[in-house]
Amino acid sequence: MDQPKSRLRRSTAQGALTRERILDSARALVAERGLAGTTIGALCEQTGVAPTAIYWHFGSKEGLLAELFDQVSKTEVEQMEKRVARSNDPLERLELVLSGLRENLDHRPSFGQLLFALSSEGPTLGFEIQGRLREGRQRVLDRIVEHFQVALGKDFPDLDLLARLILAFNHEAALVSRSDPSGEEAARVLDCLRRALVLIVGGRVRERTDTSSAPGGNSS
Amino acid sequence: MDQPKSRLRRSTAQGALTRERILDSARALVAERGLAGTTIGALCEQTGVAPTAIYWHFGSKEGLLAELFDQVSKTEVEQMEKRVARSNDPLERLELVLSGLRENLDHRPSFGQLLFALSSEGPTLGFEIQGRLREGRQRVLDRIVEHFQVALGKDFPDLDLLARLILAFNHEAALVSRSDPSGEEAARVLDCLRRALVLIVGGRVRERTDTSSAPGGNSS
Amino acid sequence: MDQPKSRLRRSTAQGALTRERILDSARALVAERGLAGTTIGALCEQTGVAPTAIYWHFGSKEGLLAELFDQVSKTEVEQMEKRVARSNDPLERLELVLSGLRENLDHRPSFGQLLFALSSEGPTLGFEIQGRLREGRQRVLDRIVEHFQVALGKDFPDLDLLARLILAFNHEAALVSRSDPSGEEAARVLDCLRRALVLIVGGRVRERTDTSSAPGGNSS
Amino acid sequence: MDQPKSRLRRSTAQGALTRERILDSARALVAERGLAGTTIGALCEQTGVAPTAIYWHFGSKEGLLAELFDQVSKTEVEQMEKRVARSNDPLERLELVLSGLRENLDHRPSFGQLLFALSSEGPTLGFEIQGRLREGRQRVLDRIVEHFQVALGKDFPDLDLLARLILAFNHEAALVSRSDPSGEEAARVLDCLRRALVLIVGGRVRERTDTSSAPGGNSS
DNA sequence: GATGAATGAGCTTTCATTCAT
DNA sequence: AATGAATGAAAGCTCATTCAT
Repeated sequence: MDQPKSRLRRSTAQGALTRERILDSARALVAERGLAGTTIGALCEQTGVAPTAIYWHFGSKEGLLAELFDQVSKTEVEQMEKRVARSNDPLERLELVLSGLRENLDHRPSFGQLLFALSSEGPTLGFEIQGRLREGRQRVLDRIVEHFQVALGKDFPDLDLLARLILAFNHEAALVSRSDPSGEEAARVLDCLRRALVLIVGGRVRERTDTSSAPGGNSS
Repeated sequence: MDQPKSRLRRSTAQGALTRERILDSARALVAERGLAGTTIGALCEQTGVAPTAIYWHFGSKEGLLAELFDQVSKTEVEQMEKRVARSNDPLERLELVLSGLRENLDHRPSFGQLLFALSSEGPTLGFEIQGRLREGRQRVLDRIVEHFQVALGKDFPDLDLLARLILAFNHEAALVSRSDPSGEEAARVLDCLRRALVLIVGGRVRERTDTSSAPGGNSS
Repeated sequence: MDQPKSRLRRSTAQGALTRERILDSARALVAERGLAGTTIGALCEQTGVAPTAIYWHFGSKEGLLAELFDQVSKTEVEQMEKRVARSNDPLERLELVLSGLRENLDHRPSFGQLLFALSSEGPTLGFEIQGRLREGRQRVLDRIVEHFQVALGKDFPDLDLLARLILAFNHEAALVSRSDPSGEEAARVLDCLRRALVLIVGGRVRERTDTSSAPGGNSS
Repeated sequence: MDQPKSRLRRSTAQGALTRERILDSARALVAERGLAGTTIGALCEQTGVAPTAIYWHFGSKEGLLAELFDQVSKTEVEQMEKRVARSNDPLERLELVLSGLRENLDHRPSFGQLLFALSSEGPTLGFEIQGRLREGRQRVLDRIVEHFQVALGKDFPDLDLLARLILAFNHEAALVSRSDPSGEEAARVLDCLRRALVLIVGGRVRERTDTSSAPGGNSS
């Protein structure tokens, strides 16, 4: 059912493959060089297709970027959701989110790098795509907050701050990974994010658990 | 004394003035549109000089950017130094740093915006300028740490984290100000930085002052 | 009788239909935007068929245009013939030709618009089609002269001039209708043609009828 | 005074020369191939300059065309004015206008060819240039009418028709000269214009002069 | 100390066309 | 009878840069 039955399907299957190859190259290039650096020509060199093939599939450079962003942001959210669902413990969930971010960074191009490129160079883009971008970004922020609400309780204070912290450090990691493609510096940045989160959330959790039940609060 | 004696003098004086005008325009443009958006043509439009004038003064676009970065980072560090020297109290100094950052953001183009542009688009630049950039960045990080050391004590934990936090949020503020030039969203971001710092440093300071009671506040 | 017997029949019938749809769209587009403006892509948008369908039917863009010109010029000449046959009176026939031209212009795309597009942009086309074009044009000119000969007598002077006048004003009408698609300006141009013809022919006819008195008006 | 005094002028003088060379090539190309056929690349081939030189001088292809139209329409009106001023006799003036049109056609690209190209392909151009085009065209029409008013009297009937006749035949001449660059066919078209004008104006003048003074009305 | 003129590389995009199915 | 996928050529244009003055 899923595999192509007739000859007719072969060409379309091949087309979908090319499409995917273009998107993959675009993902890598955007992460590496940013939006402006991701030229149609560079894409063609990497994929081996003619410029017009890209236009056949995506209509325009913006169309390609929009598609890329949609695709990536969707899979990103889904993956994070699955990952978080593995545990029910608040602090464990937090760790899962953090290790997810790091893992994401490992098989780059990470979602953070993409988001960073689109956010920083977004203003050079057209009107429509900017709207989509803003939406996507807000969705991501909302999800982060939601996860924390589930993990730490609905009335946990400064959840917006935590979300912003994550976003900012993710962007920072993407930024430094531009000049250090090895990812070492980016890993250090993400480690700082972890420590900052632990410091902030840890303190709060200790305070809250002091009153409600038995605390696991031993000084580091 | 004020009036030029010879034609030669006047032209040099006028030359320095043009130079300054170009740098000023560049600063504004880089903050607003980034490195790629700061085209020689746009610079000429704003300053009213011919493209060749820019090349006479700076040799190349990279030369201009390097000069810009050096100039800005120097004055920035100096200003911050003066500002911090106004007080000797640790927490007051922290507040001074924070209000300095915010003020900096108010009369944009801020140092943060510049640093952001240069950091994120640096990799598209030549080899030499990247080195200078890295150096400059490290210098900034070091200074922040120094300030905190003076303010909070040499063995205050996680000072590197604080510096990274400041840098990351400054970058984030610059990033969001691209798509929201009013600066409102950027202000919100910086406010988050303040809250995060207070949460982290506040907790620590409380811990420390609980045991050591009197802070090291002796007048210089 | 009306329903297709076999699949083969249906597809051929359907094919002819598609062919006609493409030609119709082409006619409208050529009149509106000219030959260069009539892109295969635009044609596909209007008809809903794939580009390759056009190539299947006509081989190339030129093939399509040639076919279009042949089709249109044939029906045009036929229609004009029928129209003129309605009367035997010379001046009435002249009026019939004129009103025919105007009516033609009303349900655009008119023959004149097509002829104009093909004539003005013909030189950009291939060798073969240019010959066909020239032939077709000459045929049209000859027919006009024939009609006038029948209407005004074989030795009526300046018949070539009248034909050229008609052609020129038809082209002019097509030209102005490009920048004024409402057709108002084109109508004004055609009105000028009418007046010019009346002035020229009218004077002559008066002269001639003065001497020969009775016109050759016998019913067929 | 008119020749360059200093070295400084040389480069600008050379620039003006290049500018003129580009305009000349453009004039020829537009007449020969139309607006769309006048590509920047073709212009560069003919003039030997790089594409950017054209952009330096005219800003855009449209800018070049606008300049071309302005330049040509100005010199055209001036020349016609001088030519008509040579005589005071109405019919002689008419002949001067006609011979002027023909001469114009001889050292092509003629004004008529340019006007034709711009009129027929104008709609593909930008908004601003279309307005300028309309103005220029109206100016030409007004001038023709003016000349006729001076030549034939203010209340001579159907002057608008005469102007339209001239315009239409000029366009027609331009049109046919596309597929017959030798200009023979175009000359024939212009000859028709002459005959048509004589027929129309001649008849009227005879009528009018019959009542006022001695006619020169001998049958051709 | 600065201008006018010009260049070359590269960008996004469009068009007619073709191959495989 | 027609589609999906892809191509090559060329278009208009921008950018950083340079040469002559």
